[in-house]
Order: sequence, then structure tokens, then C-alpha cells
Amino acid sequence: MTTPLPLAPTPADAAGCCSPAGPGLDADTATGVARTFKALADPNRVRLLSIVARAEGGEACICDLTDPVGLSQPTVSHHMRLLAEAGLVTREQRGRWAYFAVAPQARQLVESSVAAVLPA
Amino acid sequence: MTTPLPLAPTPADAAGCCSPAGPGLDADTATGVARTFKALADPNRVRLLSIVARAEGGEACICDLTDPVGLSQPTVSHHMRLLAEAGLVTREQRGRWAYFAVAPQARQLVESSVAAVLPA
DNA sequence: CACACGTATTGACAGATGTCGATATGTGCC
DNA sequence: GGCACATATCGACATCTGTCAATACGTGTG
Repeated sequence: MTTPLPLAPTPADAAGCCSPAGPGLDADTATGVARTFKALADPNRVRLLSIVARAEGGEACICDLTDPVGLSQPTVSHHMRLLAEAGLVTREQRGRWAYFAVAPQARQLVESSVAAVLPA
Repeated sequence: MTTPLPLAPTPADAAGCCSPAGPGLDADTATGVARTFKALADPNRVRLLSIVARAEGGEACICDLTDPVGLSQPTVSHHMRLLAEAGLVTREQRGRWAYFAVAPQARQLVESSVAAVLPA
């Protein structure tokens, strides 16, 4: 519970084991960071995102994504939804097709998540 | 199934939808990348890693980790095992205690995973 | 307007994952 | 050797996750 650690900074505690170890990230921040990484924690989502990132014009629609990953259309739709909810891709309905592109803040989102866990 | 239309194979296909979209990352690479992110896809693991990263001396033992995250000792041990298997932390048995530290290649591991998905 | 087509949603299911209590393993101390 | 302690493993359980077939929803086209 965030233990404001008014405890004695000194003594034998550290001697018995190791140092008291600061609180690290708070639960909320950690949840947010984990949410971003969770979106990238599936091989097929990684592939899908990489395809979109490399796509000509920077965007791709579902119909172009199913074949490369070898998944059913609903499954690909599901994965893209997760990527979109994580803020990693954007979805734009244009005519009959839904075009996905890497979100502008995607890179920064991931980088800041990394920085939160592993500060320089 | 790419709809075996006997129609003209060449032209309207690309015109109808978007570009064919390159293959993106291969399955093996994507699996590796996802493995790294999967280790970071749990809030408690994120917290644990951040605690170790910020720990005095750069290392912490299980006994110092259970309290901050509020999990049982077996659960913390389990999470640290996963982080270690992912190559993000190292484990060193010293006396009765097991000291965990951020692995030297941890940052590079994560960074290269990011770069694999989202090339600059 | 009806139809074809691209995409999203639903329902169902197997497998993975996070968690704990109980217990085993290993290590230093008396 | 025996005991106390720190950590790891095991067994069990609830929940989450990835997947597909079936189906619903929009949208342009005839």
C-alpha cells in the first residue's frame, strides 16, 4: 500500500537480507505499461502490426492481413481490435474496407513503457 | 481462400482493395519478439522488474519483493522465474538468498524487439 | 431495392496464465 | 546432526486468451 517508508533507513534489516528495495512502479502505472506490452505479447499480433508498419502507404485492410498470418477473418479482426484498443494502430473505415495504420503515438507509447520499467 | 474467381487475375485486385502488403515478420521472429513482450505483459511482473531495476546495488531478493507487490512468496518466485527465462533478469544464489538483477542485455533485448516490430 | 462483399460480433471451446496453500529443496547456524 | 529460514516446486483452481464457424452489420453496385 505505497508504504511511505518512514522506517529507519539504517539498520540490521539490510544486513539480514538485501536492501529494503524501493516501491517501484505503482499498481496503476504498472497496469498501463502491462496493457501496452500485452498487446504485443502474441506472435500473430506482432506479425500483423509489422505488416501494417511495412505496408505500402502505411496502411492495410483486413483482407490483406488474413493470408500472411494464415488466420480466419474474425480472428484477424479480433487481433486488430486489440491493437487498436491498445492505441498501437488506428482504424479508418473507407468505403467497404477498414484501413489500419500504425498510430502516430505508437512508437512513443511503447518507448515510454519501456522507459517506465527500465529507466536509463 | 482468395476467392478463386476466374476473372482477370491482374488488375482489379489491387485496385479493389489496398496494396498486397508484404509478409512482415516471419513466424519464428514474431514468436521470439512476442516472448519478450509476454514477460512484460503482467502488471505484477512489470512492478517486480521495476523494483529490481531501482533497487540499491541493482539487485533484490524474493523476500524484498513479496511485500511491495502484495503477492505470496510462491507467486513472486514464479514471476521471477518467467522474467529470468525471458532473459530480462539474472538469478544468483548467494547464501540462503537468491539475488535477482536486471540482465545486462535486458534493455537491448527489449529495444531490438521494439525495432523488429516498428522499424524506424 | 436487392444483392454481393468486406468487416464486426457472437457463441463455443481448448489451452494458457495467475494465484494460492502445501510441501519439497537447499543453505547456514547451533 | 538438527533446526530455522529463504526459495522453489507441486497441485488445484478460476480466469483470461486465441481460435474458429456461424451470423449479423454496413456499404457500394447492379
